[in-house]
Amino acid sequence: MKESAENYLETILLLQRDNETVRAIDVANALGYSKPSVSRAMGILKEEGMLESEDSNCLTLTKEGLKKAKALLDRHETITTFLMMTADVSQEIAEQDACKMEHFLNEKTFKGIKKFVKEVDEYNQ
Amino acid sequence: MKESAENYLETILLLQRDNETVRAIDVANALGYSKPSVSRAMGILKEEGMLESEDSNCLTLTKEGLKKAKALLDRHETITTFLMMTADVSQEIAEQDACKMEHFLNEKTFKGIKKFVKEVDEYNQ
DNA sequence: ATATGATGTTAGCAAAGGCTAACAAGGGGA
DNA sequence: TCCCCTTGTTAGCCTTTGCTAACATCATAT
Repeated sequence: MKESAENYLETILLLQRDNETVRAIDVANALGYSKPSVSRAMGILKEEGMLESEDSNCLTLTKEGLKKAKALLDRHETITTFLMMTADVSQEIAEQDACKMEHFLNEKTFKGIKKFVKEVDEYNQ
Repeated sequence: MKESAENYLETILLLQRDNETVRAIDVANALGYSKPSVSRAMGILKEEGMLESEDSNCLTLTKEGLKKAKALLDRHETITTFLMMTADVSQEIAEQDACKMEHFLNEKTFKGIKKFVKEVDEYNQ
């Protein structure tokens, strides 16, 4: 799965949490992209079996899409926390960097980061 | 400067350290790219004032190119060490991830990482 | 009933950055 | 001398992923 597709997927999950319905235009507004860019991306996510839209314009993640999106969001949040902890940067900066890292970081590196964060959290309790 | 251009620059510096001359073909072999890809990239680096080739095929970094390449290598090495320290991954995996991170990581994040590495090193002495 | 605004889609452009095919140029061996 | 190997370059293709222009739909307000 391509990096941009992963970002769209993650955005849909985030929108789904705060709204009962998610439309392409909401994704476009959230990401600051044009409608055609989102329209094409949604088509690709549907082809990949990550997304459905029963009626006309309401986007729903498939089981697989939801699983993937949750994994990405977990990566995003873990990496953000990790960067704030170690590099002592603001959440905003940490999120920007995490948003790139989450797409390519080796699974072993991610697991190591997750363990690191967990241990520091436990130590601080 | 684009990410790929940065990678080419860094590769040239690494080759320059171990060889008295660096040619386009050496860069192609080091990166596993085709000759035309390297040829175009070298043209761009020359346009950007990062690279010169006096005679015919011997590549030399300009003052600015050298400065940039050294900064990238510093990022590369610092991030690699950082990932090995925190995520406890092999040098090979750390390098792969660092090679991507070095191109977009916020300057503040990088400085924070550098400070973190320095402090852990000092503590371990 | 019609016009307007919001939403979605289609067509096609652009930049980045990989690739192959094909050609140019120089150096060394037969 | 001539041919071949290495190296470099040019032309042009492909994918990814953004964009605008333009059109289709539909709902709502007048």
